Order: sequence, then structure tokens, then C-alpha cells
Amino acid sequence: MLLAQGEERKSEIDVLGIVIADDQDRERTWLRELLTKHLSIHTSIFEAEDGQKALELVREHKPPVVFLDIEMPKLSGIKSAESILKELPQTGVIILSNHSDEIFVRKLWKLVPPDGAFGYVLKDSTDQQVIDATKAVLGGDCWIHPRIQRIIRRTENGATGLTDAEFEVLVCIAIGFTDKATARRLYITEKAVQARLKCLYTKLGIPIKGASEEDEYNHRCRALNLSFRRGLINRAELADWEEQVW
Amino acid sequence: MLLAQGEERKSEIDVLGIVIADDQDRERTWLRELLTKHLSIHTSIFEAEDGQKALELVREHKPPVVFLDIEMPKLSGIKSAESILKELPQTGVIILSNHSDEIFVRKLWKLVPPDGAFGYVLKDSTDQQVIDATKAVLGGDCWIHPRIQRIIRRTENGATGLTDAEFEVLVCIAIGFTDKATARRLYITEKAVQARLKCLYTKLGIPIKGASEEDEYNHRCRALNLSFRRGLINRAELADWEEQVW
DNA sequence: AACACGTTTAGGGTGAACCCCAGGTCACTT
DNA sequence: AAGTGACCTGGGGTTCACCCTAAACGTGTT
Repeated sequence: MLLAQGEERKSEIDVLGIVIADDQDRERTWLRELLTKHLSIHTSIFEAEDGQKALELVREHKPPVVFLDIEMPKLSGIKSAESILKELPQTGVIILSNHSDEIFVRKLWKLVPPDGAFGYVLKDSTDQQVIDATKAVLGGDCWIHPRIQRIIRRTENGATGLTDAEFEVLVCIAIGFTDKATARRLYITEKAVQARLKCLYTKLGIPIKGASEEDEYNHRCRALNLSFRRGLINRAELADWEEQVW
Repeated sequence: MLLAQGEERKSEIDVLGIVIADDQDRERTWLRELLTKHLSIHTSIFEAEDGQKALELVREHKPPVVFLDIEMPKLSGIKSAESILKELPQTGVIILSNHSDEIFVRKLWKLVPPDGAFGYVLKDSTDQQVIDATKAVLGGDCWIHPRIQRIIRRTENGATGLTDAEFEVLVCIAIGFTDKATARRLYITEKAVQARLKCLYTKLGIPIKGASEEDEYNHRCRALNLSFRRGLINRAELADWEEQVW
């Protein structure tokens, strides 16, 4: 889980191939040039501008490591990672994201096999950090950005980390469902939905009614606000959830 | 309002100075190099990594055009633009954003003087589009990305564009306030809040109760969902609204 | 075996959030 | 002067979303 600090041994990375997936030209160019500086000459870099193509390139070349941006057309980086890890579990996936949304951490955490190596780099990371992450993943270790590590700790804390059950109802109220509609969707009773919601509100730190000051907040909307700001909800996911038939 | 198509006259831009503000090194580098190619030799480019510094550079050099990223530390691009346009209204502001959020369009629309020139470029724009925008703004015209133009049309449409009153209550329910708390905050009655909300729901296209199928949606949360996806609400703004004392 | 924990389900109560209808002000247009 | 549109306010009603307490189940821990 820890990172290999930049050991000064000329830092040359010697692998067969690497796949880079990002929909923005400029990001790909930057990363390609950065990697080229540190790779041996006979390494090929393959580029994809969407998740679908990334998946195909990985199938074709079976690289030890693949860089995935999260926001991509056709197939998101997370979904690509899911397919990749299902077919080739030993692939080292390095997520390269703009945002530190908790939801991505949640998803990824379930995707990666216990002994798998993966990386999580934010786009404001330094060049050195990206190189460190690449080396770590190639060596079978994980490299996770400090900000992401903080989020992981939060999800693992019993008092603040949401269970799957709580997350399910959060998704439903984020779509805008009533309790009744949510119950129908999840095949549970309305009372169960409310019980889950109550836990959710507590974990998000919403003050219970009657406590201290006047009841200033609508719990349901307040939960959406806090979830939003924690990155448990975001625009892309909202659109995604509604499309699905479940 | 229209753009000057790339007239092939060697495209050299001759101005005294240009300010670029973006918190990401790579974006600044890209833009600087792009502009350098098209600028005359004796033009200086000044760079800022946050909104505060951008403001100071503009005050110092009074450039005819300034590029502003929206997401920046200390002072957002929008707020920088507000200060800049208040002090030096003839400055050509070009917003360079990752996102096409309706809220930014709303804000900017009120900031720019009627006869002012400004640009709105998205980060997936082509190099040519950025150059076109720069030329247009220098020439006193506006250049607005097609996707942004669509949004502007939506805000101007009476059936879908929100009034200031409706937007105010939207902000309040996004924070998570109850109707009562909202009424207190806006110095109106609870009934007035509900009247505004009713209009809001209609404009967002939420089906009224009793219509067609069963009542599937919680209007309040559904409104947040739709507003979120329209870009009327986003994470940065949520945090911002709550900090303010109003 | 005893315990904690997450989860489901229940009954019963309150207030918030929504519905419709109607009357009123104000600014701007015709 | 009449009309239009956006907004505030009121009364009166229904439903939804929350509160409390309590019982029961399975799982994994001690």
C-alpha cells in the first residue's frame, strides 16, 4: 500500500507496453511525454480517447499497467476498469482523475482484487508522483494520492462510512424517488427505507429533530447536499443511475 | 455576438499584454505556447495560478484581454471577473472552463456590461477556437462556445429559464433549508416560498401530482437532481453559498 | 452460548411539504 | 385606461417524511 520513494537509479521503466486512456489530447500528450522520458526505448505506448477503445487496447496488448481517466465518453474509466480487471485481474490500473469523489473510491475498492496493484493519481499531482505511482504498480504495490487516502479512511470508519444498504437509498433519494418508489425499487417495505434513511442521516452528521436550535433543515435535502459535497453523488453518476433499468 | 472565422491573414495578434489565470501548470503552458505562436514578439504574457493574483496582474498591466479558469483557489474565476469588470469594464474577459454549468452563464451574464466583449471557451475546444475567441474579444466582439450558446438560449426562454426569485429558493433548498428557514432567510412568508417552489418545479419539468402515473417523485429532491444535471447547482457553489452570511 | 451489529418490519404520532383556489400589489406594455 | 406578467399572501386540505419504541432475524465475534 505504501509508495516507493524516488530512488535515484536512473529511473528507467522497462515494460512491454502501456495503455493511456483520456479523452483530452493535451492530457494524453503530457502523460505520454512524461512516461517516455522514464521508459526504456523498446516500450510502446498505446493511446485511447474513450473507455471502449481502452478496453480493446488492453485486450490486444495485455499491458502490465494502464492509465484511465474517469470522465470519458462511451465507457467511463471506472467501468473500463471493471471489465479489464474481470478479464485480466493482474493488470495494474492507475486511475488518473480530476476529482477526489468518494464514490469513485467506493467503486474501485470493490473492483480491485485483494492482492491486486492499483494506483490513484489526481491531475494536480506532480510529475514525480505519477512516476512513483507507475513504479509502485509495476512492482505490485499500490500508490494512492494522500487526498484519496483520507477518503478511504473515512469510508472505513464505522461512524461515517456508509454501508451498501445506506448507499442504495441515498441513490434513490438523489434520483428524487419518494419512500414508496424507493421501497418498490429495492424490494423492501417503506419502513425499511425509512430505517435506512435514518442511519444515513446520522452518519452524514445531520442534527436530529428537536436537538438544539430550531429545525432548520429538511433532512432529505440536507443529506443530498452533504453527499454531494463529499463526492458520494456527482453529475455523471446521477445520469447513469437513471438510465439503468436495475 | 458572432465570431470572426479564421481569416488567413497570417493571424498575428498585436497587443501589449495578456493575463492567463489557471491553477494547473499544464493548462497555462499549453495556452501560453498557443498564444505565443499567434502573438507579435513584443507582447508579454503574465501568468497567475489563482484568482487573487490574476486580479493583481490585471490591475498592474491593464491588459485588453484576460483568460480566467473558473476553478481556482482563493478567488474563483467568476469572482475575479466580477472585480476586474468593476474596475476596468473594458477588459475582455475570456472564461476558460472545464464545465458548461448553467450557473456560470447566469452569473457572467449579469457581470458583463451590455457593450462589453467577452468569451467563453471550454477546455475541450480546439486551438483554432481559442484563437478565434481571442481575436473576437480583442475586436470588441463576443465569442461563445456553441454548447454555452445553447444554455444561454435556455435561460432566456420564459418556460425554462429561471427568474431570480426562483433561483433564490432553489439555492435555499439546495442548502437543505426548510420552507420556514427559507422564508426567514429571504424575508418573505412561507407561502411565498411555496409559490416560488411551485413555479420552479414547473419550469424544471417535474410532473405535477396526480398527473399520469403514480406519484413517483419527491418534488423537492427531484428539483435538486434536475438542477444539478443542468448545472444550476454544483459543488463549489454549494460550499460558497453556505459560507456567506448573506 | 452470549453478544454486538446491521437490517427488516411493525404501530402510531406530528409537522413539513405539497395540492387547489382566490385576492392583492406592482411594474411595464398596449 | 385597460391589460399582462411576475410576485406575495391567504385559507383549507391531503399526503409524505420524519419521529419514537419495539421485536425479530442472520452474521460474525468474543
